[in-house]
Amino acid sequence: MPSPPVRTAPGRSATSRALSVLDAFDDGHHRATLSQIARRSGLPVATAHRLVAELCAARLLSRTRDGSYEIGARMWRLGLLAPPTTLREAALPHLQDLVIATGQTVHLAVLDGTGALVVERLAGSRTQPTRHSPGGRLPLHCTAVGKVLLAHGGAELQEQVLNAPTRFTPWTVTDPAQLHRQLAAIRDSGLARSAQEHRKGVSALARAVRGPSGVVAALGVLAPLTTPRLDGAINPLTAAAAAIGVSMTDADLGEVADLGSSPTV
Amino acid sequence: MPSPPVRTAPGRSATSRALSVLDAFDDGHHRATLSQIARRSGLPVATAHRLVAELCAARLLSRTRDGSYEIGARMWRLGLLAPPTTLREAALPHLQDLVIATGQTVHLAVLDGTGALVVERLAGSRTQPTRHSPGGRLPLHCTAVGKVLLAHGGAELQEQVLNAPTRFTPWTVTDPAQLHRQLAAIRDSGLARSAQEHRKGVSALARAVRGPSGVVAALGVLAPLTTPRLDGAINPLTAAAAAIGVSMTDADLGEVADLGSSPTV
DNA sequence: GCGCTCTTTCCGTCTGATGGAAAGACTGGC
DNA sequence: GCCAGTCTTTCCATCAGACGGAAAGAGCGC
Repeated sequence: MPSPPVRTAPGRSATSRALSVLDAFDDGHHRATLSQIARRSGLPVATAHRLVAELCAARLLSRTRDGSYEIGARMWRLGLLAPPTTLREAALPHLQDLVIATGQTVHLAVLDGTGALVVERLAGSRTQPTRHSPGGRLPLHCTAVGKVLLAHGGAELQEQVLNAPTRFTPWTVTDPAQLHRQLAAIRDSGLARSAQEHRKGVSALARAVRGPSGVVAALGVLAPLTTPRLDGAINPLTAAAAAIGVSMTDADLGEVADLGSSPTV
Repeated sequence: MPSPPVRTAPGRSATSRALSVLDAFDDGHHRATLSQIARRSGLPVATAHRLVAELCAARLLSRTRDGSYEIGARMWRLGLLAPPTTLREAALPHLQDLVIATGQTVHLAVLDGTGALVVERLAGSRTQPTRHSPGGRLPLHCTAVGKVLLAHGGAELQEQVLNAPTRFTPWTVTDPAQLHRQLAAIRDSGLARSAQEHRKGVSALARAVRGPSGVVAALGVLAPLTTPRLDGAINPLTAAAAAIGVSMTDADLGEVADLGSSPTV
C-alpha cells in the first residue's frame, strides 16, 4: 500500500491555486526558491513544483542560474501593457523637465483604492535616492500627491480615509475637520503641501494633472526640509502638470486605478 | 436531453489554458473584450469567461467601465519585480544625465534570446518621440545597442544571428564577414555605430555597460541623420555607461535576459 | 420588430489536478 | 567520509472540479 491518500483538495479552483504562486513575490522578495514559494503561498511542495514549472513554461516566471525563481520577462512585458504605463509614457518627458527645472525628486501618482499608487518617480543623479519606487503606495491624507487625489476623489472616499488617519510623524495631521479644510483649500488653489507629515525631514508640493475627463493623476515635487525655497518649484510644477494633461488628450487612459486595496505602505 | 456533450478537452493543462488568456494581450492590444479574448486565445467563450473572471479576481486583469478587459494593476506591479526593473532603476539617473548632455534620445537594452530587449528609453521633451518603448525588441545585427550585445555574446549566438541577417533598409549590412569584422572592432574600441542600418534617417552610437560580471547591457544614443556631430556624444556616453556599471555593483541583477525568442520586431 | 453579436448562466460528463511518500541531490558539521 | 538535515523531483491512486455546448439574456443597428 504505497500511499494512504488523505485527500486534501480544498474548495479552491485550479487556476486560483496557480495564481497564488505569485503571492510569493513582492517588493521584498524578487526571488524565491521552490520551498519558499510553497511556504509563502500555502501550497504543498509537490503542487507548487508543478505549478511553478507551468508558469516558467509560460515565461511568467523564470529560473535563475542558482535554481531559484524570479518574475520573468513575459510578466514584465505584460505589465507594461497596463494603464499606468500609458500615463507614464505621456508624462515622462515632462517629469524630466521638472527634475531639471527644480533639481528635486518628482513623483507621479494615481488613485488606487484608498492609497496613491506611484506610477513614476524621477530624481537627478545627485539627488538623494528616495524610497517609493514605481509600484509603491502612499497614504492619501499626509502626502502632497495623496491630498491632491483625495481632494478630487469622491466624498465617500474622503469620509473613509479621513475617518481614521494614520499618524506617521509628529507632524501628521489627524484631525478630520482640519484635513477637510486642507482639501477645500487644495481644490481652491490647486496646490497641495505636506511638510514632514509622512516622512520626517521631507516636504513636498503637488498639483493635479487634469486630463480630458477630470483629474487623472497628481504630480509632486519632493525636497529635503533644508531646501531653502521650495516655492520656486511652483511655476515649473504647474507647467509640467498642464503639459502632461495636454499630452494625454489622445492617450486613452482607461481605468488607471482599479480599486481594491493592498495595504498602504 | 439538454446537451449532447461532445467532450472536447484537449491535452492541455488547466493552468496553461488560464495563462493562454494572456496571449490575447500584446503591444497592439491593450484591451480586449471577452469574445476577442476567446478568439485570440483559441478558447471556447464559456471557458474564457470563467478564466477571465478568475484572473480579474486575482487582479491580474481588470475590467474597464465599458466591459472590456485590460491588464490589471497587480500584473503591473509584479512586472516591476522582474530583473529589467532593477537595471532600469540603477540606470535611470544616468540616462537622464545623458539626455541632458546630448539632447538626444537614449536607449538601454539587454540581450534577450536573439534580440535586444529595450529596458528603458528616454528622450527630451522636445525630441521627436521614437518608436521602441520599453519592452520592445530590436535586431542585434543592425542597431548600435544590438551590435554591442552581440559582440559580447557567445560565438554560438553570433553564428546564429549573422547567418541570416534581415535587411531593414538599403544600408543594412548583411554580409556575415563584414559584420564579424564590425563586432571585432566593437570589442576593440568599445564603441558601436549604426547609420540607417535599421531605420532610415536614424543613426546611433552605443557602448557596453559592464557590471561586476561582464557586459550586462548596452547603452545607446539615437539621433536623426541630420545631426551634425553625434561624435560629441561619445564622452557623455562613455561616462554614463561607466556610471551605470558602478551603480550596479550592489544591485544584483540576476538573469536579466532569460532566453527564449519572441519574434524580433 | 427582427436579426445579429456579445455576455452570462447552467449542468451532465469524465479528465486531469492533487499531494503524500519516497527517492535523489546538495550542503555543512565533525 | 559519513550522517543529518533541507531542498528538489518523480510517481501514482483517487476523485474534485474543469470543461464547453446550449440556451437565455442584453445591446444595438436598421
